[in-house]
Amino acid sequence: MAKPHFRLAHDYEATWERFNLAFQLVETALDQRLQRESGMPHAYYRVLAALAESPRGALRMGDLAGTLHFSQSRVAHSVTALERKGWVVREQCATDRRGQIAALTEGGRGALDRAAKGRADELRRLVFDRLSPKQAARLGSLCETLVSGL
Amino acid sequence: MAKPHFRLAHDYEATWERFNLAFQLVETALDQRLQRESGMPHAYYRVLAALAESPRGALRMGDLAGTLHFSQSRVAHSVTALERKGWVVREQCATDRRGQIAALTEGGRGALDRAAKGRADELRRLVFDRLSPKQAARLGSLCETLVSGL
DNA sequence: GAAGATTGAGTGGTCAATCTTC
DNA sequence: GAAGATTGACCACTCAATCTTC
Repeated sequence: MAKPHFRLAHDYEATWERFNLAFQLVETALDQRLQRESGMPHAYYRVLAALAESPRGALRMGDLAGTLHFSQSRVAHSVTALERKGWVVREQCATDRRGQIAALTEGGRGALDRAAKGRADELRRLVFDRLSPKQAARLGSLCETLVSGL
Repeated sequence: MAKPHFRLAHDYEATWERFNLAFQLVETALDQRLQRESGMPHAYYRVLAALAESPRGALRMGDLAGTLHFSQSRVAHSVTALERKGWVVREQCATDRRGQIAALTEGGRGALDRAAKGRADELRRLVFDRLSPKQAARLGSLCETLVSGL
């Protein structure tokens, strides 16, 4: 006789609940701090950071979407907003006329640098100061398991 | 000489990145499935579930906010939307005339029950089928550590 | 026709201001 | 004045439709 499986086991439910809450607490704190100090949500910080970490400080829209796991339209909207702030510019792709490239500006690099400390502070305060290095590693490895195979 | 601490250690950055991604993947899947099958986002499912788990199928706005860790205004907006769907009704609180109570309707209970299976399926598929019971427990305990002390 | 990207409408959320009752 | 709750403006994201180039 198979179990009904309409609901999750109670402790699994609690586990997901905690996961949800933990993420939400940190993400909310990051959003508030970055919004207050730098006028950007955490998602936009990640866009700037992704560009900064790429060789030319520039990425094609699709690649940006891929590395951040954003939808194409989300990237398009984000870049539009960041362009309005003067932190990013769109450029034509040389090899494919369909392609658009988002490039970090000087101002964008500055904004990213100014935002970085507050973000790191929050992450330490809410996550990595509360976990031993071993626990942090374990958390990373568990999430890696969940993510691997996308 | 103290370390600069403007950025996070590289492996901590990667850990948070994975945590973020893992959560986002699951939450997106839950949202899509619930939206498609039941016309509600996962956040609204949680509201209905919180009401259903309470003694009378009803909670004061503030308590609802507390258990879900939502802001007051988020609760107000959510309940308005759920009321429009006919899944919840507002009632006056008897003991405090400032108080408002959100009460689950019959229709709301039905919607919750119909949504529950798809949600449980997704959570199993993306989380609990990919983790051993021991791993799931470890994840829960790590998140508990992050959450405790709010 | 498929791939890269944008657009606009609709929705869920935040924040600050407000209203009422304690 | 503080607490409970709502409101409205604004913002980020989703989804479906569209446009252009491969």
